[in-house]
Amino acid sequence: MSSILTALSDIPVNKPLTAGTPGRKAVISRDDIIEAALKLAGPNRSVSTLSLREVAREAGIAPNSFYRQFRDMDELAVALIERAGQSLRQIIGEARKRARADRSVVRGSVEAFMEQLRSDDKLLHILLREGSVGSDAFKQAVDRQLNYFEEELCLDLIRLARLNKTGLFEPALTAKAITRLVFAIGATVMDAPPEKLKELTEQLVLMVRMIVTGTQTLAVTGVTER
Amino acid sequence: MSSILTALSDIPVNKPLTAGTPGRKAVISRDDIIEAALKLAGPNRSVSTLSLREVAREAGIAPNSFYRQFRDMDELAVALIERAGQSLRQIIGEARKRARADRSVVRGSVEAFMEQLRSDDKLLHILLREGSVGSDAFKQAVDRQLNYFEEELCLDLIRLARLNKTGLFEPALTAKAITRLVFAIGATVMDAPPEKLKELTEQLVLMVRMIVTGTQTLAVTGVTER
DNA sequence: CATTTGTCTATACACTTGTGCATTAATTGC
DNA sequence: GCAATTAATGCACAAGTGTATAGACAAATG
Repeated sequence: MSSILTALSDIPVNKPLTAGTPGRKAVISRDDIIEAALKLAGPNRSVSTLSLREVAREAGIAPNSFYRQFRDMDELAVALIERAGQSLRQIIGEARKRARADRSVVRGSVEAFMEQLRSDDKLLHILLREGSVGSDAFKQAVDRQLNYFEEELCLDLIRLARLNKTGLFEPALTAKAITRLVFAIGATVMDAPPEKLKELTEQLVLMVRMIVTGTQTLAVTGVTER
Repeated sequence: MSSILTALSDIPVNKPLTAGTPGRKAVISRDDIIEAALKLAGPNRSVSTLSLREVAREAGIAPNSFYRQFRDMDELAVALIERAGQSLRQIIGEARKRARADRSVVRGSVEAFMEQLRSDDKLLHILLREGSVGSDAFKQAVDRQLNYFEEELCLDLIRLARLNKTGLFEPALTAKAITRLVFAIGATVMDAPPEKLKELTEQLVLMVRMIVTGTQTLAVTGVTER
C-alpha cells in the first residue's frame, strides 16, 4: 500500500529547475513536452514511434532543448506511462466508491474503465497500447503500473469476499488475472467501432465474473487436476 | 470451422510468379524475405520497427526488389503474423493430442505454450508482441489469428465439458477469456528471466483453471449481480 | 537468331532522424 | 554595471529512410 503512495510522490509533476541558482529562468517545463507528446500519441499512434524532433516541433521548441528535460525519448515515455497509470487509478478508485453504494463492484469498475476508454483519454490509450513494445525501461514502467492496479484490486477482492462471506482462492493471483484480462480486452476495444462498446462491455463483465466465481468455488472445492 | 481451412489456404506459401508468362524466373522468393525479417525481428525487436532497407540488406537483395514481393512493410508484417499463427496453432494442436492421453488438458496446453515461448521461436514472439501496435491491417491480422485460436479452444472446451459431464457457461466467451489471458501473460513471460518460467507457468495454469471452474459453476448457479 | 518481357540492381533524390558545437538571451550575485 | 551562470536556439553533420528512374541481365517466345 505504501508503495503506491511513495511511487506517486516519486513522480515530479514539474521539475524544480529554478533551484535558487543563478542563470536564466526555465521557460520550458517538462509538462509542456509531455503534453506535446500526448497530442501526437493519439489513439492510433504508439509513443514508441514518436521522434524527438517531432515532439520538439509540436512543443514549439528546438530539438536540443528537449535534452534539458529528458535524457532521451525513453525517459519521456516512462514519464507518460507513470502519469497514465496515476490517472487511471484515480478514475477507477472513484468508480469503486460509487460502486460501493451501488450493487455490483465488478460491473461498476468495468463500466468506468470502458467509459474512460471511449472518452479518448490519451493517457489510458498509452497504458493499454504500450504494454509489449519499446525498450525494457518502457515495458517495466507499464508492468509497474499494472502491479499497482493488482495490489489495489487485491485488497478490494478481499474486502468483497469478507462482505459476502465467500471464500477467496489466491487473492493476488485472482487480481492479476482480472487485471491482465481487462487490459488485454481493453486494448482490443480501443480499436473496435464505438457501436460495439456495449456488447464488449457486457462480455468483459461476464469474463471477470467467471474469474470471480472460479476463485470462490476453488476456495471451497480446492484444485483438482483435470 | 471452415473459416480456418479457407483462411489457411489463403496464405500463399510461395507466390506463383511463374504463371506461364515469359521473362526471367524469379530468383527472390517471398520466403527469402520473410526469413530475413525473422532473423532481424528477434525476441527483443518489434516487426514494426524494421525498415524496408534493413530487411532487404539482410536478405541480400536491392531495396527495390522488395516491392516485387510485397507492396510495403505492412504486407510483410501481415504475412509474418499469419505464418506465426499457423505455426502456433499446429504446436498447440499437437500438445492437445498429447494431453488427451495424459490427465489435464489445461496444464498440457499451457505448458506447451510456455515451452514454445522459451525456445526462442521467433514466430510466437511476433504474435505476442505485435498485438497492439502498428497499422490497422497489422492489428486485424493478429486479431484474426487469436480468433482462430478461440474457435479451436471453444470446441475443446465443449468436448471437455461433455467428457466430464460438467456444465459450460457461454463457451465462446470462456474461450475468448482464456485465449486473451494466456496471450497477455505470455507477453510478460517473454521478457521475464528464465528462472521464473516455472513459477509463472504454475500461476497461469491456476488462472486458467479459475476461468474454467467459473464457467462450470456459473452454468449451474446462473449469473447474479454482486 | 532477334525480340520481347519480366527480374533485379545501381544511382539518385528528397526527406527525417539524433546529437555535437558554438552562439545568443536572460537572469542573478557582487 | 559587470561578470557569472544557465536556458534555449541555430547550424551542421553523418546516417538512415522510402521510392522514382533507368539500365543490365536472363529467360521464354517469335
